[in-house]
This record gives sequence, structure tokens and C-alpha cells, in this order.
Amino acid sequence: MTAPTSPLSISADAEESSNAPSIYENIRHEILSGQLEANERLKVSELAKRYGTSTNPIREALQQLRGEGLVLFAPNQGARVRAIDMEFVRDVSEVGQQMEPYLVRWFVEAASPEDIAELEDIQDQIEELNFTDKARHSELNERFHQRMYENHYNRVAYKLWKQHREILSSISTRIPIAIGRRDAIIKEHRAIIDCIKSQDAEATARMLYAHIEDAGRHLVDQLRVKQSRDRNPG
Amino acid sequence: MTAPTSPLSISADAEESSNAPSIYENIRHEILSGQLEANERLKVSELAKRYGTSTNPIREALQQLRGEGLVLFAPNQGARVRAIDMEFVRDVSEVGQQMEPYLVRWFVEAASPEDIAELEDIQDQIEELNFTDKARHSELNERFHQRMYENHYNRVAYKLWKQHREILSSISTRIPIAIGRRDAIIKEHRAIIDCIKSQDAEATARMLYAHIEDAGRHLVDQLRVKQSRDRNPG
DNA sequence: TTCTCCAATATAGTACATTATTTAAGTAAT
DNA sequence: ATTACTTAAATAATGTACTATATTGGAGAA
Repeated sequence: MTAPTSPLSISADAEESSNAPSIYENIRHEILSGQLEANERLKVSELAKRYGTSTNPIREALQQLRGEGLVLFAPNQGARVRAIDMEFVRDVSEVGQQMEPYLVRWFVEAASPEDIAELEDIQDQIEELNFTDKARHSELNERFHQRMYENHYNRVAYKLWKQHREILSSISTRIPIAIGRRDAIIKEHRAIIDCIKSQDAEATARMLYAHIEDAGRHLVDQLRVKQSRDRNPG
Repeated sequence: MTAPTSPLSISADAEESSNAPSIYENIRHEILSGQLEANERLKVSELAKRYGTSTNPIREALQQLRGEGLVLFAPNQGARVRAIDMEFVRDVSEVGQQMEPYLVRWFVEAASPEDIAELEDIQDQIEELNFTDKARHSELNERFHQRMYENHYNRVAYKLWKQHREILSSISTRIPIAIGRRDAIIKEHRAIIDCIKSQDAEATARMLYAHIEDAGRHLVDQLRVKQSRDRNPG
């Protein structure tokens, strides 16, 4: 219904990302994709050189990211990349666990047959892909969830979900999906669709709560494995 | 335990507000307190003159507020104050309604007798004050809730709550509290304390869910009254 | 190694230039 | 006369260049 996209926590729908990615979007992507490491210092002059601008636009982009929480400032020491570590992922995931059931209830009430058909179509694509392409799977998975929430009347909640979702999917593309988890994802998605079809908002909310919990646990577990591997390589 | 204050959605605990309020904090306060009106244009040069600085610090403060969602940008048109209208308040309140039960569950598990005693002490002060001072009541009410959440392990959730709480209390100080609501607030707070004492996390969560719902409805209703008054004064 | 101090570097703020948008005044058309 | 359109001057946003102040990091001495 209303337009989607927009960076921030609370923003109204205005704030549209135009075609050319801004410096803000670039740096944001560099942080989420891991090109910029955790706690790495973000030197303004260095970034300015890299992006071919003066320092002012860089500083403003960093301040915006600060407001979003992806960048931390210390007085007279400038900016650092927010570490996206296990605690942070757990925290963000648990917030999502609270929000998604809330968001989906409205979808169950308001969904048209076309909405549900589209959801099933996305799920078909997920199953067809069968986890052969991690990035593509992540994209489809995001579409699946987004399709349910994007028209929610609560734009604050939607934006919040979207923002957190971007953080989580940025890591999930850097982590393997365990075989057992693959089956579970498909089962859980199908179960959620069934609940929506039977118009049972509370049941859907419960299913989704469990689904996010499983996804979050898996993510944190895999992150723990990765971290211990990174520490003692070989 | 951990220090309070901090602007943003996701930030780590670093970001401390030093003693002297920054330009960012000043503008933020001006927005929340209503000194800057909804959708009012935030002219950089004007603010710079007012704060006795050059334009750069102003621009950076505005970008930070943009990241937080309190300020909206349009290309080549600069910043505007995010309208804190009924829909927005409803949205923020409903997000809180999802988060607070989650936050309080942990408190119920972890609370020491001293924690509970402190909570009762704050509630005593609220009842003693008996709504004679709206600003002071709002402060105590915030303390009551904050006391339950401030030590939660999920810093993302806590910061999010805190940020939203500041938005809501900024309006609640500008509208009257209906007589009936006063009794309800006291009853609900006492009921929550009782639930905590009996160590029933789920019951506490349910009570709190209802409490936030009531508070949110009251806020939106009063805002509706105020808005129609503002339109046809007399 | 550990500490001190100084040079190099980075941040944070000021001043200015360029480009786009507002605004209002003037003109034409209904 | 009023509205709609044009246009130009004023104003504001956005970006560059530079300055002052603080921190960082490394050489050299204890």
C-alpha cells in the first residue's frame, strides 16, 4: 500500500533511496557486509579520499549511521564500526521475535487470497532453490516475511523490523545453514501459511514466534562456531 | 546500573551524554518538547545563529536525528521536524506494548527483594504526589518502568524502549490525565508489583501488556481531543 | 621493557563557494 | 479584478578548503 524502503528506526515514508546509492548507503552496506570490520576505526579523511568527496558528506553520513546505532562515536576519537557480535545478534533477534507476531496478526486479518497466493509463490521458489544459493535464499526469505508485514498500518514497527532484518540477513549470508535447519525452515514456513489460510491470527503469531526463535538460535549457534574457528584456525 | 541516557535505536552503551548538553541533545529536546512544531523546517543557518556555532555542527546533529527518525530530510530542501501525531504515537505505543512484557519477564526472574522494595517506593511516591505535578508524575512513572528494564541483558531492546519512552512522555506532559485514568494507573501499578512478588512472569507480562494498552489508548484519545480543540478554539 | 616527549595524524569547527529552491514581484490571460 | 504564469532576486542547502585543537604512535632515554 504505502511505499516501503527507508533506512531508519522511526522515519516516515518520505526518505526514499534514489537510484544512485548515497555515501550513507555505501558505508552502511560496507558495515553490514563485513567489508568494514567490527570496531574498525572510520577515519573521515580516508573515507573522503575513497569516495572522492570532501570530509563533510562523510561526517554527515557517519552521524546518520550513529543515529541508527551502526556506528559509535567517542569524543575526539571519531567513529568506529559497531561490532555485530553474538550478543548483538541475539538482542536484535529477540526484538524481532516480539515484533513479528505482532506484525503478522494484522496480515492474517487483512490478507486477500492474492496476498496468500503470493506468499505461497515465494515459498515455492524457496523450496525450488533448495538452499543452493545462500544470497538468493536470504533474499527470498526476506521477501517472504516482508510480504506479510509491508502493508502494516504501524510504519514505526515495520521500519524497525526492516532495519533489524537487514542486520540479521547481512550475517546469515556469511554463515552456513545447517542441513537440519533447512528442513525446519520449509516446514515452519508451510505451517505459517496454513495458519494464515485458516484465518487464525493467534496460531500464526505463535508459529512465527517459534520460527524466529529457531532462526535466532541457529544464527547465534553458527556464529559461535565461526568465532571459535576464527580464533583457532586450521 | 549501567548509565542511562543515550540517543539511539541500537547503540552500545558507550555514547554517553556528558554534562554539557550537546547541540544534538538540545535540538532533540526542542522537538520532543514541542518548541519546534511538527513539520517545521529546520534551517541550518538559523539554528547555527541560535546556537552560536557554524553550520557544520548543526548539520551533523540533524543527520543524527535523521538516523533516529525524529527529523526528515528531502533532497535540496533540508530537514523538517517529524510530526508527532496520533498515528505516530499509536505506533510507538504499540511497539512498546510488545516490548515491555518481554523486558519485564526477565526482571521478574532476576529481581532481588531490594529491587522490588525500590519499585514499591517509587509507587508510594507516585501515590503521594497524586498527580498534582504532571511533569513530576511523568518522571516518577518513567522511573517505575525504567527500574524494571534498565538491567535487562538485551541492551538493544532497552535502548529502543528508552527512546520510545522519551517520545511518549514528551507528549504526556502536554495533555491532561483523566480522573478515571489516575485511579487505573495506581491500580495497575500495584497489580504489577503483586505479580512480580508472586514470581509469576507470565502474569506480570499480561498485566503490563494491558497497562501499556490502556496508557496508549488514553494518550491517543486525549491527543484527539486536543487536536480538535486546536482546530476549533473557543 | 617502560616511560616521556615530540612529530604526525585525525577530529572538530570556521569560512567560503556553488548550486538548487523559495519568494515575491511583474505580466499576461481569463 | 482575479487568477495563473514567468522570471529574477533572495535564501538555503550542499560541498570544498582551511584552521585549531586533541589524540595517536613511535623514537629515544631511563
